[in-house]
Amino acid sequence: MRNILREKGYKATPARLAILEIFADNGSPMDAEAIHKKLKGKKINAATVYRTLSSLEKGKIIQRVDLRKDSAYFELAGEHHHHIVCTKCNEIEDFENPEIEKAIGKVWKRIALKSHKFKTIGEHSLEIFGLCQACA
Amino acid sequence: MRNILREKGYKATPARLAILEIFADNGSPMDAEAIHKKLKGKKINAATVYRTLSSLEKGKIIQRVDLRKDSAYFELAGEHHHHIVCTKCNEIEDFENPEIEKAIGKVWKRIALKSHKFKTIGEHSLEIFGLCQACA
DNA sequence: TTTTTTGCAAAAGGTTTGCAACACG
DNA sequence: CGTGTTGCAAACCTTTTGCAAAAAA
Repeated sequence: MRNILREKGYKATPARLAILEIFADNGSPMDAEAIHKKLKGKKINAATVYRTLSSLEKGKIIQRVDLRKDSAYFELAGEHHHHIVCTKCNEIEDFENPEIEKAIGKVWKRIALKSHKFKTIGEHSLEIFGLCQACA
Repeated sequence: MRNILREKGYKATPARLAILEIFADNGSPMDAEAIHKKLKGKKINAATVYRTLSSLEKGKIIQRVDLRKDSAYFELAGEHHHHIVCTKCNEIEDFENPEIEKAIGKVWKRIALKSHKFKTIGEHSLEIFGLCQACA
């Protein structure tokens, strides 16, 4: 944990360690509020949470995900997978599917070449929206 | 235009017609601010823009898209396609690719069945992030 | 000690809401 | 005319920022 931070040149502070720990424990994406709640008892300021998320994102330790929500959600970076999101409550489930990845990988270059506006293309995100057991 | 609104039980007001017109003219997704700017001269209040977007979304005339932005972006509903988004500026390009659709369609049911948390799954969204000519 | 990082409070977006006036059907 | 819609202003929510105090390396 400390190493991850040190490698990127970040100081290993209690706030950062605690937030990284929360990400490691909790599989699905979280927003600042959710993280702040899980930090209760550790009296860490909300501004610190936002600043930490911002730093960790810049350092590519966490990444932002797109969930049609009004706040920004993050998850640990690296693991490539996608999400099923409940459009009613906040339930999120991860999924991965090699066939889809393969298909995207296959047409990758073609999409880039075909584009008149874009020069380089990088990561992609895929979300499926639905209703969870409780909300259906 | 009027028909679309009437069909869904909405009154055809100048604000709604103007906003729908903007969506029809403009291919790529827009947020409330962009729309409000394009309405300049028609003195339509920002609150009305937000309320209209919200109504039209509920009526499935427009749909929200996920672009890792801090404001909510919308586009006309129905046309199924995806987006390439510049991570620096706000440039957005639409793209569609039958192969990817086919791959997603193929594993659709499997994903739904495999999920323990979800009951029904619906639309999906796919975004590719990159840098446009100007920002690269 | 030097440089980051944090807390606090204030401010800055983006979006929503109450209410009275207004307009579509 | 009645109900849905708008304008306006205030409120709200999420996120950012300035600055001085605190802590990591």
